[in-house]
Amino acid sequence: MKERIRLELENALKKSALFFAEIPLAIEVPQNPKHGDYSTNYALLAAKQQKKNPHDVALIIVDALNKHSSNLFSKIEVVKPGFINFFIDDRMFFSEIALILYQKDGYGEGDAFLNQKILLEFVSANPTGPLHIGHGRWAVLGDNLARLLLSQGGKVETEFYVNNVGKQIEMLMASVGAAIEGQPIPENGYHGNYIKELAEKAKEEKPASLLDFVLAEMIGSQKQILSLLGVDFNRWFSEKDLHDSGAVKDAVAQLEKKEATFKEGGAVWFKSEDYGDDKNRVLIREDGVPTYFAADIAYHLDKLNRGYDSLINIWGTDHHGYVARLKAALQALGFDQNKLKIIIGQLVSLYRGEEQVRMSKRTGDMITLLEVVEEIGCDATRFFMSMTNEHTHLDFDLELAKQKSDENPVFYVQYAHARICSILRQEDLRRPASLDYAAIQFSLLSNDAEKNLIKKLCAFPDVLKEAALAYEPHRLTVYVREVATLFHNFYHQCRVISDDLETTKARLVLIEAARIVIKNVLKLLNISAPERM
RNA sequence: GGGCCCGUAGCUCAGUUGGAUAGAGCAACAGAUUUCUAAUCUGUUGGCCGGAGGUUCAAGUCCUCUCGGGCCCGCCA
Repeated sequence: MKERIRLELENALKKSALFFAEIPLAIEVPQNPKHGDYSTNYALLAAKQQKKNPHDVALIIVDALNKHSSNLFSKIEVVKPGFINFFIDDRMFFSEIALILYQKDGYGEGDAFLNQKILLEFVSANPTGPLHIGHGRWAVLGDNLARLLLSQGGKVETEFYVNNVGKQIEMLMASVGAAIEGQPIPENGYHGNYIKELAEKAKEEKPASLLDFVLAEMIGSQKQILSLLGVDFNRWFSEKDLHDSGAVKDAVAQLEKKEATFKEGGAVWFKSEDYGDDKNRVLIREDGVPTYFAADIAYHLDKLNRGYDSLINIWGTDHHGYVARLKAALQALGFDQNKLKIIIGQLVSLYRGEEQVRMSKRTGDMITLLEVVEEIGCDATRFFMSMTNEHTHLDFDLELAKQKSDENPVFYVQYAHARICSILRQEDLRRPASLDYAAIQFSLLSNDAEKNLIKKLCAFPDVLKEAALAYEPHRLTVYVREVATLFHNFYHQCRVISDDLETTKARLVLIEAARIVIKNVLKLLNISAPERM
């Protein structure tokens, strides 16, 4: 809808010589419905640049719009400082509702990322302990984002980078080894119960390679938990492979070739300071072993060589200091760092009532992601994790989520869907699928509850596109709650099935449209849309 | 000491990329069902948007300072 307004507006601006490419042409949905269905502040911005009176500029624009107007608007007005408010002709909304029923599952899709090859890497937790709730948050974010970009025509792949090499793996093996021998676990080792369980299992199965066995177990359980959360990766990428294939050494060699390295204290360093980092970083340690950083450069080189248009990484806040050095390395190697977008996800603080639950991997008494999902369910966990943006620390109260599960917002949305399905079941003969949309008297949908719902539904493609461009899936959650609210409101004010056949038909079409939109959003969030509750 | 993120109702969070009168859920209180699902709806109470300056037609949103909270600053990953 915004796009249609933008086109008309652009056309009018060009005709009145007021089109300036450098001024953003923003179409917004005003908070106050009195300010129209949509509005723009363009005249205010243009007036400033042209040093003219904004109100006058707005009048000129509106005049041009009226001269060349299609049937999109029922009214256009200029207000106070210089806003232009658009009132959309009801028929435009009605045809959009018909479009929803026509496009069904595909309604809302756009082309903001058409044919872009995108690699999304997220979670990538060390295989040294169970996943915690923070991982769950980032997993849900990444998974939602993948589907969101897909809905905009992107060719998206998801990947989990497995850090199966390094000192933390040695420590893991030392811990399991000690547990098998019945020895105390090393002080710096991993002390969780899962170590003992792994040791028991290893004793029973007597694997040929303990290392392979332990890693397979750890990674397997991570996969299982993520799958329970509805998150399945396209690829699990092994760090070890990069070492084995020589890709890590090759990456270092490439940096050396660019003269971006130096030797000091027996180690090979990357001159990251020259590329905007605040320190130089070690690539090859004194003992000749490459650092994690070196491997990560190789990993990102590998990604880039696979031909993606853009790489998106979701990292925990504890890795934020790592962004500068990785971008520095890619820059030194001549890659455009803008291809790499790193989203930093903040942590989740878990509470049980007043008491905060720590999430250390090293202690035995932590709450794992698995426990949270088992306690409150996949749908509720996903919904909670999808409600907020990733910049904020999230305080998540398990007791509350569990106790109040009946009043959980996810049920509110699902209930709206189930309610619609229930009505539709009663009216099999007059199901929207068998209706002739052209014959529907949409003008019968004339009260505020109906109009508000219609307008909200029609905003879906815009919401979806904007959420994708901002990489903010949580906007969908905010939106679908609004749809559910407006539907429930409509339900109480308007009876769908009545003796008035024409009104019944029109309302059936409306609720079917609402059902489709709710279902499409829930699908993007990978949350179930039950037909009965 | 330096860096990143955050601070909005009693609690948990939105806030359309700088727009018009700051929103929702929960909690509290008062109501609504002979009617398609009451897991619902309506209303009331609740705000110096941490604080102070600044930028401009316009600031919760941008800049500076400041207070408070989280995370990070390894030849660990």
